[in-house]
Amino acid sequence: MVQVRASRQQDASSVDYLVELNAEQRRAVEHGCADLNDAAPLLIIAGAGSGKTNTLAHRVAHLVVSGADPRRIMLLTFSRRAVVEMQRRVERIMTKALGPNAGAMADALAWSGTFHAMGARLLREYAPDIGLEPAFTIHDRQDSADLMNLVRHDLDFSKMEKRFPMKDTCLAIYSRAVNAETPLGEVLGGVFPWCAEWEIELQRLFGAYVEAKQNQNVLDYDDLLLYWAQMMLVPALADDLSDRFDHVLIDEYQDTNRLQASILLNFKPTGRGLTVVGDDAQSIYSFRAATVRNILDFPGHFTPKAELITLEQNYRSTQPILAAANAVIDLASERFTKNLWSGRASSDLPALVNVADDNAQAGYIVENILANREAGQRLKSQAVLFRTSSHSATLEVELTRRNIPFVKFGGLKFLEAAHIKDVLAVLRWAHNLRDRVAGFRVAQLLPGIGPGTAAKLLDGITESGSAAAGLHGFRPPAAAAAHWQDFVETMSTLHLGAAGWPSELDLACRWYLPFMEQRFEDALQRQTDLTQLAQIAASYPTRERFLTELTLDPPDATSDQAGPPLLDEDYLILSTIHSAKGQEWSSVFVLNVVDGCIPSDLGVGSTPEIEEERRLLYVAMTRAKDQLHLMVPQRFFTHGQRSLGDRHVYAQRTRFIPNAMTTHFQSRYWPRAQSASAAARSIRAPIDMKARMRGMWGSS
DNA sequence: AAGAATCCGGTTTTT
DNA sequence: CCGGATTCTT
Repeated sequence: MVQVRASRQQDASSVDYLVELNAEQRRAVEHGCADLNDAAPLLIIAGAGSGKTNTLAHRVAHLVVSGADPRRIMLLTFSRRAVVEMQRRVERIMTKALGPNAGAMADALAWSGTFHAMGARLLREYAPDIGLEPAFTIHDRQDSADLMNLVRHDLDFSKMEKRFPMKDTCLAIYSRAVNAETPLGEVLGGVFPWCAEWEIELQRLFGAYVEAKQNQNVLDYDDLLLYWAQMMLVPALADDLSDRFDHVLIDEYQDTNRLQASILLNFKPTGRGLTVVGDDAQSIYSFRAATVRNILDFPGHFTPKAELITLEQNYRSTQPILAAANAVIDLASERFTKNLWSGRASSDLPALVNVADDNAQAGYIVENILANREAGQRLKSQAVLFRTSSHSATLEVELTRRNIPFVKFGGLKFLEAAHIKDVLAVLRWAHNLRDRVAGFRVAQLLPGIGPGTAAKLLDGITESGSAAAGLHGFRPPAAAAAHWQDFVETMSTLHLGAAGWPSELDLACRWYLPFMEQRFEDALQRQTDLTQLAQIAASYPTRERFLTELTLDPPDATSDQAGPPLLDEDYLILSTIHSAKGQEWSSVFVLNVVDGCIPSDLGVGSTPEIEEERRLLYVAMTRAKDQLHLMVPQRFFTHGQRSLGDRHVYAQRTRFIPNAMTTHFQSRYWPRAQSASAAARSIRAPIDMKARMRGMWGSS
């Protein structure tokens, strides 16, 4: 770190690492490097597979090689995974230019991460300046919803004559208003019309929610952005921060929201040293209030306008795959980027695969994946993508049965399991005894303590001022007496941090274990999860870092055979389309490319929603390098119905691939029949006309 | 006031 | 089918 500046002036002309770039990429990389103090704002529109990550990594590396101080560069990405990938590449490129001490330079790129993670770091640092206590804890979405629920209860909204919106809905409305910087009334009218009648109550609820957060010294995800944005409205703080960073680069800009744009524009109002990268055709996070306007309006915010560079050559996919993807996005009602082109010729068209149902879909995929592996493709270079996490259930069963290892991204997470949340709540409460959500959860772990007693205990702690006194002074009900002493001692030790990190986690687990065994049938399985949590904990230097970074960058993969040891082995990728952003695989299978799944039947209300679903399909298709299989089951089971589980719906191929477009695909039917007549039968016979008629009305 | 039993309703994507 | 809310029992 100390030596960062020393090795700098390696001459930037020996830049052979730039020769592999095409002209546009190179222009993007070299933009502003001639005079580092006066780099005009830059917008890079980077189509799918156009080497976006590579270009951005080269730009960062080139900035540093040209003399920029890596400690004064902020790199904002969309996910933790993207950060890691970016750092890996930057280091590799810099090694070419600077030799072995490039590692230190790459490490000095400390300010890289998601908006939320960088927000959390800045807020801790600037906490004294903005009246925040630095020991704040961060609530994930579940915790936030729980707090919202407590407040909702306190205000007696839970027992209205007419049903008040549920906690998750309340939180979603709140979050929307904050992230879109939109007044409540407008949010209700536009996105949550069925809750519009509750505007007055919601307004009160949110006021109380904010107050509760402040009293408890907790921040939710939105606060990490909101406080940062507010900070940037204070000129002294904005100047201070702006002076600290010469270059700010933002990836996936099409998926940022208004609040994030506000932060940016007040952070770097002149746009000097600002680079944003994105592709409006891949905007798929509007449910999180992301708006494509950010990227479209970016150039006009500055005078002179931001420089615009467009990357249109796709290096990823074969030409036929790209042609099919282009055809899909061509039908979008509104578009700003041009079609991509690829130099990768192939005679192999992407496949539209007709199968009978879910089981056949799984069968086809397993067969093809195994065949690909026989042909030399590693499992890791193949992926199965889907709109909704639950869509892969049948496939997961089949993969397990056939002993094919896989890792799943998206959907339910490790951290959301009850026992993990319990242990984390213990640590979080110890860290911040005012955190009511954590305390409420922990206290109720003790037999004999329910919501009523827990609330009294928490009130006692709040009133007594001293946390330890509140805990010691409390007289537990008889039923909890047996565990009380141990409980108080454990919490006190943890609160004082006497045990040290990470042995504090062991202490928490040891205390928790008996309750877990009592509560859960499968305690043994859950115990391995706790062991894994301990392993993760060991890689963080402090309790605070552990708690913060775990909620901001949760491990996002789940698999049947957990964790780290898997890293060296070969495994198949299962992922939601959303989580697949920015990734690529040699072979890609997309599940349920039918109306009702893509587009999801939930989001077909408005045109913008449908357009987003179209882009979602586009994103899925453009992940493929060599092989693309779009699965079209003729019927699929509707999710978890109350009746006997045989409820299914007859599906149509997605509306995003109309008949005229099928020339871009080869049609396949599976299973392939033994003979021609059998083939005909296997296509026709399963169509149960009567059931189909009944299916038209949604029943079987 | 806790904990078990029962009923009801909603159901995607994620920092 | 699952989680949350309500009701019943102790």
